[in-house]
Amino acid sequence: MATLKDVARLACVDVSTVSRALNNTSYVHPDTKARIYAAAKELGYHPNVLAQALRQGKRHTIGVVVPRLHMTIFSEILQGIEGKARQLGYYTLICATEDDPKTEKECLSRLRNGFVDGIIIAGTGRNGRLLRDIQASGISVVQLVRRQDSQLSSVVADYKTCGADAARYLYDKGCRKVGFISGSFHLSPYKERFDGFNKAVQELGLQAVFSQSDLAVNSFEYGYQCAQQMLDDHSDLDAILAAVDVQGLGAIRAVTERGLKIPRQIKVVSMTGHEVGGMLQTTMTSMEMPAHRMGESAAQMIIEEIQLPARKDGQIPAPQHRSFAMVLEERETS
Amino acid sequence: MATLKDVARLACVDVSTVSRALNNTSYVHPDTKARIYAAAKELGYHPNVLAQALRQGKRHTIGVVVPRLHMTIFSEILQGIEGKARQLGYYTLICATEDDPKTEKECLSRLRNGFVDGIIIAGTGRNGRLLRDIQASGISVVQLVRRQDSQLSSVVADYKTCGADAARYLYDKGCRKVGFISGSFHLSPYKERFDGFNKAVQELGLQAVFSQSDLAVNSFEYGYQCAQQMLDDHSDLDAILAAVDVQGLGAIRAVTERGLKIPRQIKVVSMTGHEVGGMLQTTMTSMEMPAHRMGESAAQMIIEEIQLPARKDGQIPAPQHRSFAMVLEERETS
DNA sequence: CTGAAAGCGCTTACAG
DNA sequence: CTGAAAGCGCTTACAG
Repeated sequence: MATLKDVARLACVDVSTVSRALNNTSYVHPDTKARIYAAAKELGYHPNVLAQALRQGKRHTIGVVVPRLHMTIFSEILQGIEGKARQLGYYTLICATEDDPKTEKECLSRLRNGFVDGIIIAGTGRNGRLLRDIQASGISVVQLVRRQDSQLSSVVADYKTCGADAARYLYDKGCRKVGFISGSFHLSPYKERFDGFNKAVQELGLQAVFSQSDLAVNSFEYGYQCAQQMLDDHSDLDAILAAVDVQGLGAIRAVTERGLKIPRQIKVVSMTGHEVGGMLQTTMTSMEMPAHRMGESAAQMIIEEIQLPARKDGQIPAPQHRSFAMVLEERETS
Repeated sequence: MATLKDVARLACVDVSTVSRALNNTSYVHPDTKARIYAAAKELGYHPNVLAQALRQGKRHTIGVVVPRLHMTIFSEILQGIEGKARQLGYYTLICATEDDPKTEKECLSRLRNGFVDGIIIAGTGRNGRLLRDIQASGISVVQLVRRQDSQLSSVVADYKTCGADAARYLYDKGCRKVGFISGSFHLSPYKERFDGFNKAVQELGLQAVFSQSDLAVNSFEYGYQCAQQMLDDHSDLDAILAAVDVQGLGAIRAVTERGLKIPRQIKVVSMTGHEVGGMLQTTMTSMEMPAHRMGESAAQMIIEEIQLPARKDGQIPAPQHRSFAMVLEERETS
């Protein structure tokens, strides 16, 4: 790879002049400039971004830490992040933790070592200290989907309203006994949807039933098994609310296997919708999460924070919080 | 962030000694070593990987360029890549091109500027020259899923056999007139599945019908529309073969909307399976692609290539090619 | 308008 | 066993 030096030699000027010409960072005589451009072109010169980064103290890279990608909302969010980041001149590094705190710790430790200017994370909640440390060391941090520390910026959806809206919607549809499939209450999205749902349930006088399983939460099997159990225990169940789409798919499967008719006998609604709900034999009603926009927003937020002049003085900027409304997409399961 | 210099000062030694002690790169007196470790710990020292990379000419980063993530096989492959890369001490950068050659070009141009040691790409096929250039400049390149240049290493699946196997399977199931939904023949997976399918069709004396649409190929709508058209034109169709899962979902939808019974009246099979096929009301038979393993394999292959001693002399190592078998997962749509 | 010099944070021959 | 020096490829005050 050709370097600045090579270009300088060919153009018979100093490297500093080449740098200035190529970056348009101060006036350079047109003739000199032309010579430099010609030389750069001839050599196929591309600046070494690593050296630039080292020199300037900016890496133009953000790290994204999420539990997993396939069949989750995160693959869509990640695309939003990556697109916006690229548009703003940033690279996107990705880590998938499978929600294992140890893996997450390893990822974060590696990322902090000077490779990224900022980290967007949908975390396990088990590395709160480390995250604070990282932020204190000058790397911006934005929480994604899951908010666990109000001192760190965040981009989330309004899960509480989502849970309440879902309950109200089912009530209006005539449901009176709703099964609720969720996940670990350590994680804010599950907790908040539950809270919102419960509050609405009280107000409306709905009956609610719950179920859990030892399986991985964000999975088809989890939804399937929870639905099975609730259907076993409550023959008069008339709706199932699932936290995420894949659980909803599991519930639909469990319900249809019993020969129950959706939506006539029982309705199924997911509370974290992404496109898959619309691709089914019986399309699934869901609270759609504006995943792409949330990703873009997170990228924008963290890059703004990175570029804040205050950072230079080692000051930590005040955390920003952005919350997106989830919107009901009515389909065939309700 | 503390630097080597800070540690050296605190431990009262030269930076070179600190470097040697911390990297275990040559003998350091135990006492000195202890002092250095203590100092590093006290300051919370973490080496700046950027500086290391610049100095050593290794970035320990690979770039991954794919069309898109959500609802495609690529999100699963990417997880395989990322996991294996992390295990081997590498970071993973991601770019989604939406199969737009211009976006792809932009991504590649940025990646080549010294940020990655290697690039894994599922490309549009429109930037072949650039890819060659990149490889010639010392960055390893591995083609993923789509093989378009035999001079570049590749990790793919055996699509030809896949297409043939699918045809034979349907024949054995009693089907005689099969609709085939595919994509652009510029891309090897579509082309090869088609070739394999066609060959088998000839041998078996099957009837085949085809359809196309102006919509984006890798989508539910594409599958839906193609299926509609084929069903309109051929009332005796008894099977539909879709190139990818989301097309298959579209086909299932189109078929059931007409009140046709799956699999009794018509069978539907996807030729690029990932988990979603098993999560349906009527689960979909598919040729499953070992996406996770393919991702791991691609990561392993490129990292081995990066670390090849020959690279140092500017030599380009001989391309490696690895092909994975797709295996039939029989489910309920057939 | 442009060159010479310092420095970003490391590593690694070269001495001793 | 450890220090001093050079250098990875850039940028940016500082002169002139």
